[in-house]
Amino acid sequence: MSCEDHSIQTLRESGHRLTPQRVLILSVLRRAEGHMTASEVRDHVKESYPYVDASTVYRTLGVLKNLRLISENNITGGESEYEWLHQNRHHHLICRECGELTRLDHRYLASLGTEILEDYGFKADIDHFAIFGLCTGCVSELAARDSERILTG
Amino acid sequence: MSCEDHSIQTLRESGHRLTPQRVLILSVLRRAEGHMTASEVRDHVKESYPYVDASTVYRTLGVLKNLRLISENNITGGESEYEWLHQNRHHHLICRECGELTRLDHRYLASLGTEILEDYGFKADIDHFAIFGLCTGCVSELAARDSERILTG
DNA sequence: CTAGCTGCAAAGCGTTTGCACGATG
DNA sequence: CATCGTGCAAACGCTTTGCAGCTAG
Repeated sequence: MSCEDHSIQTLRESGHRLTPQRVLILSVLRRAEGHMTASEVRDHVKESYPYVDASTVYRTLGVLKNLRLISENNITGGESEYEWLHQNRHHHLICRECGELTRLDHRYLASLGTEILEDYGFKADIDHFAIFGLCTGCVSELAARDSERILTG
Repeated sequence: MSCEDHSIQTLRESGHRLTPQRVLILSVLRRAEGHMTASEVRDHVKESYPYVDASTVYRTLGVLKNLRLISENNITGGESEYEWLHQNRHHHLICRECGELTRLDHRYLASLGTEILEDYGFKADIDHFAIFGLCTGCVSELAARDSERILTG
């Protein structure tokens, strides 16, 4: 059974109907590597199905999110980003200075979920974390800028 | 030196001016336990300073965030939430079913930051994580609902 | 003094909602 | 054929921006 079949089955079993729009949105997200915003999803779907409405995209993304077939995260405060939940989960390190995005293997967070479950009985969704910070380049750049400021100021 | 003094000093040193609005917004966030939305901040500030504008609040929150005196997170996709960055850091477990909020001690994530720094040279901001999932109550409730569905359906 | 900050008002933008039509199972 | 999903359009709500006047340093 392919991943796509799995999603379709999940959709069906949960009592949702299978519409062309939903299938397309599913496959767009599946083929995508990494995140997509709602409008990006919409643009891709439009290529093969020109009359999809933004509201349909949002409604579908909501359904898929509730079924935990995709993840949503809103890191910028602007557009939310959606991503297919793969088998080989991973997370992201995002540099808040230059925006560089580094993939972080799931093993860094694997134990966290079980610890929290044991101690709090809380079943954490460790599907896709976005961890902010400073990348190597920006750390040294900022350090250089600071020492310059002290010398000249 | 009190925490408040520290913030004011940081503000000054970074070349920002000290206006009554900024001082008030700072102290509101400092006294608050936990998160506040921008409009909540505004309401509190208005009590002692009735003519603050929302735009001023947003601009100030932006400044404080850049100086890393407060954290911003947008978990709902709706209003962003802002929080004073304490010394004793902590994180939150948020139930995606009932919204229950549990405080998670920083030690669960303390090692993560150093691991990432060692392996990637990435200086992660492990200031305030929001971890979603299901609380104990909702886990069992959902399990009950599922078995019912299988029996009746 | 003068760069930076504020209030005001209006626009911006992602997202949601009401409704009638259409499609799915 | 009953229900659920869709497109359309309009509304919504948080946030941002342009601008003229004010103020901290």
